[in-house]
Amino acid sequence: MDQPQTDTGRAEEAQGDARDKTPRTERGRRTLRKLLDAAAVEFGERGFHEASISAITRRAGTALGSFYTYFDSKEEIFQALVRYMSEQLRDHVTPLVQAAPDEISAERIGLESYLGFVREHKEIYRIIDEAEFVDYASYRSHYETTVARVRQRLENGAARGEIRGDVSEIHAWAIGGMNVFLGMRYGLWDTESDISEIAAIANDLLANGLKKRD
Amino acid sequence: MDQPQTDTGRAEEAQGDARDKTPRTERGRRTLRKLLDAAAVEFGERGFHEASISAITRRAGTALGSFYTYFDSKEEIFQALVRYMSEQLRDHVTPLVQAAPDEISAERIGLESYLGFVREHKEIYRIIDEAEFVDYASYRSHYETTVARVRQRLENGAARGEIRGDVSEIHAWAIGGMNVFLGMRYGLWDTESDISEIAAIANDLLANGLKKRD
Amino acid sequence: MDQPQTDTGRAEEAQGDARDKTPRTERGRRTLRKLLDAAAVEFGERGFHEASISAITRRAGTALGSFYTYFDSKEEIFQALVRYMSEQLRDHVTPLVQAAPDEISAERIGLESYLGFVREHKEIYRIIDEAEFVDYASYRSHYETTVARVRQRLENGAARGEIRGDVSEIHAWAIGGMNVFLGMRYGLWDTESDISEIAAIANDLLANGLKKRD
Amino acid sequence: MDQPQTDTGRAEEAQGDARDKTPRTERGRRTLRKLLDAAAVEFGERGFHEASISAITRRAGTALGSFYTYFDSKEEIFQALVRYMSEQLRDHVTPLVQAAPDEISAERIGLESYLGFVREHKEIYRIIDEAEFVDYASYRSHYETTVARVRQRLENGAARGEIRGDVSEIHAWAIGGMNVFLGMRYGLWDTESDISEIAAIANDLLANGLKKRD
DNA sequence: AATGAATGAGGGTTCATTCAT
DNA sequence: TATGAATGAACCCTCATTCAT
Repeated sequence: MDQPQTDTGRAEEAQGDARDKTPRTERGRRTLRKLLDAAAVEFGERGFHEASISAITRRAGTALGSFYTYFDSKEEIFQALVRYMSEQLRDHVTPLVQAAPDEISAERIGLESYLGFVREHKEIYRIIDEAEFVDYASYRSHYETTVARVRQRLENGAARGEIRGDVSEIHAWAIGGMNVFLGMRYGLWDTESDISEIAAIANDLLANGLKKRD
Repeated sequence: MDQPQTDTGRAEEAQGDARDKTPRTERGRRTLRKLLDAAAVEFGERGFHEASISAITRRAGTALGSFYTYFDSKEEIFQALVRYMSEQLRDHVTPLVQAAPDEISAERIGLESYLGFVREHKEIYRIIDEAEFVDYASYRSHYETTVARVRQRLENGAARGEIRGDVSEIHAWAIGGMNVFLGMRYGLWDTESDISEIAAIANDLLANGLKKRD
Repeated sequence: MDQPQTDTGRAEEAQGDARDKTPRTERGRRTLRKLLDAAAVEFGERGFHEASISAITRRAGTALGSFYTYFDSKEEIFQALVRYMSEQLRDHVTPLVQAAPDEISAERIGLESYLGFVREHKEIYRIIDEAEFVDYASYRSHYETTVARVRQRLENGAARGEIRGDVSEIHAWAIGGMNVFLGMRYGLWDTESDISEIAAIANDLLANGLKKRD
Repeated sequence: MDQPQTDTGRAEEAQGDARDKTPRTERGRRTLRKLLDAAAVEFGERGFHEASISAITRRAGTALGSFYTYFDSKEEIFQALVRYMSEQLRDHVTPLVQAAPDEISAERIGLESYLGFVREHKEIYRIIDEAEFVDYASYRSHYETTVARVRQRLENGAARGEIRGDVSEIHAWAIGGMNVFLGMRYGLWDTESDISEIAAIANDLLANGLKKRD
């Protein structure tokens, strides 16, 4: 119980059959893409355990066996998907955040674009979250990477004198959690409220919390 | 992060087979208790889907069939457990929080006792979290109740002039998320750091964020 | 390639799920017996790899799942069967052999009863032989035990002065092989020839080969 | 244990798809050879049922599809291999046996060279033996041919007055079985003992058993 | 001839749930 | 109430074989 589910991290380890599953032909690449797309929908709709590989291939329009040309197991495609989606999420948010004039604004923009992304891609939120119980390593890695970015921004802001100087990893995790929970509440559950307003209010809390001391 | 739901009747209660499963004899009550204890360990260690009824009864030292004397399904015992643990968490945190001199302190104490509780009872954290994928109603209810308590404290604080007056549900969710994430990071993952210090730092962020405006 | 298929010996090792599969009720004992009988027929007719567990349970008149109440895998029931049949074979031959007046006669009677047994129970011959490719440990153990008995008889005969004194393990294996091959040729393939005559001829060869030297 | 079958046409030859799979080019011949070599290793190491076509082609360094340019099925290549190996065994033993001064010596030399061959080529022993459960016709043919050679030598010896005159097929099978078992025991399992000595001891048993009667 | 992706029947195995005692 | 055997739907995965290039 020290680190729950550490055993699900086994997927990274040496695989008995380490044949290269990268497609070599154009047709192969198309099939792989179809499988990943279908899996995203299936996992998003039914969750990892309710999802079946045959449903994935049915959606993808391929034979059942073709799945195993590209993946060794349901876990493996799930893992691939988690990592891919983690990247998609960051690719959506990063450029917007980088255009921000200062780090506090960056946090506001980050939260706002995150909320929008969750609303548009509920299946991505769900898949990443379910990784906690399927592929713990990817789950943890996703949040550690996310929080590391927050922390970097905080340190930049401190260095530039925009915010207080004593920011730490604890602040970064606090902010990360805030964002994720607001994503759940106002991205998944309540899809009516005004996203900008929510981001503005939360950011105001943050701005005061991080303001330079006198 | 305290005082989870009271057992206000919720929508999904209706059971197809409504026979009363409350034990009538002392022996029955003992069996039920053994099953719940065993299930907590089994679900905590292996997760809902890896856990099996037969493993639970094996741990409990009862026959497989006895399980169905008290529960209709694996989902049902899991649900019972989630609610029970939600209460346990509340029972641990509530009295400490209520003794706080002001609401900001209450938040600090709440976070600190939550972090401690997670460290002591990782299986409870895990079971409640996994409810997101097994018993969504209980999961949502747990966090809505938790956040409602936070919000109540914020409003009390505002009414008493301890903090700014424009606090809203958004603030409450932001704070709830902060607590949960810090629980994961410093309760589950890193079990070495000083809990008081973490709670103090996070609370300082909050105190500044919620300070009365001039 | 030193000892082919040593890995099939793994069945003896600690099993992850070491629950006791011995039936506790009379009904359970009946089911187990039905499964073993059905498996003997199925393996004997179709061989290990062609045999299917569902065919075994169909023959036994039980549900598919009941198979797994008593065995963990197809290999396991096969192993149980090999050992059981190895015993049956010995139980058939041993009493006859023990009644022989001298060791040379014992060998003749042993061969003759072996040939008869193979004719009556071709499936037993087949299952034991196929163990070479399914459960090597049992296969080897079967023949080592068989040959050990031959050797014991040879040594008894030598001690009593019935045969030459320099008999060794090599003689025992030679005789064992002789018997097995005659079993295949005149037990399995040609089921018309006179068994006593065959045993007499082979025994005469042996008697001369083992005669005391002058 | 020598001179297995010449390729006299046997009953099960008929192939549904009688297209000629003999390679026409030099490149084709090389591929065919690589496949056979790879199959010998794969079948020898893993056995027929554990072996997979894709593992064979992987070992051979060819594409999976290329297999079917030369063979119609897994059974077919196995059959080809059994016959080829049966010939290899014969080619190893025959010249040595033919140089023997008399038939009893021939048997000794045959056994000794057989034991040596098994030690060197365990995979060949295994593949021929497994044919009992994969390609029964080849298996039976192998041993019938082998025993026929033994019988021929016995009759030659009897005609020349080297051994007793009443030798029969039964004697030939007895001797064949003796050789095969000694091959298993001292060729496969125990690879330390002195082969010449074993052959000498077994041959002495035989020589006495077959000695002319007074 | 060679390549490697595609196919899908087939079978082993799990385990929540029911049932007879 | 307790027991433990019985049930069978569900699903993952393998891999021999075919096919398109």
